[in-house]
Amino acid sequence: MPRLTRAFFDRSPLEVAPELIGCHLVHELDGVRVEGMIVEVEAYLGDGSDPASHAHRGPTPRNASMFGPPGRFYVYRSHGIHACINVVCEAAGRGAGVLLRAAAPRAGHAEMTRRRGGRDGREACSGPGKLTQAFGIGLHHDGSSALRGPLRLAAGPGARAAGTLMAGPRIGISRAARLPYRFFLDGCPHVTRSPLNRRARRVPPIIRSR
DNA sequence: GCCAGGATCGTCT
DNA sequence: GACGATCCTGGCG
Repeated sequence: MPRLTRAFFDRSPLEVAPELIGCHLVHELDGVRVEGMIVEVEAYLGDGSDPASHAHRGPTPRNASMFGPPGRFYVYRSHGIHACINVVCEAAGRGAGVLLRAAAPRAGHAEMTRRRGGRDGREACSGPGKLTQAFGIGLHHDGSSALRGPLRLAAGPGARAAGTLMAGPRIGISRAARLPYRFFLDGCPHVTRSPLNRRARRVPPIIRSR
């Protein structure tokens, strides 16, 4: 089970993303705590090497947080309607991150359902826009720390304990669309339902030595 | 300046 | 499976 320090995020998003599966996202707002286990993420590479990334063409006012220090949130507006949330990875200036796509509710179900207009269960936060809505995340969280504060990431059971980790193509992008940079738990009802799920492969456990 | 299009969602057929 | 909502970003002239 990983410790979520700044050093944890100061690595390639391809290392960070699979380890974020099984971690928790927490938001305490107005005395109400909502918490969920992350079940689906997407990695976006830095250094201009990923044409699907918002940071691909370098820093702009919108994506400035992506080029900040690791372990902070990058929140942006999608399609004029939704907010989506990333965690910045690698050293400042790299422009790498991990998009949080879906979570399984663990606490504050009633508050999530209320924010989601009555939708609950698998519809609570099974998509990046749904997740930010259920958690009460807005553009004002852009640039805030993911390590501490009312909105933060916390250790959880980890991907291996939570289920079978899969890797497949990212959703909703047109460039670099075949790269298997999306990670999710196999068969989890809270994961985005997409035909692309069929093209995902099991991620073998990594044997670590020291 | 202008305008095409987007890391989406919900509804309708 | 298709499409409209909705609005901001950034590429281009």
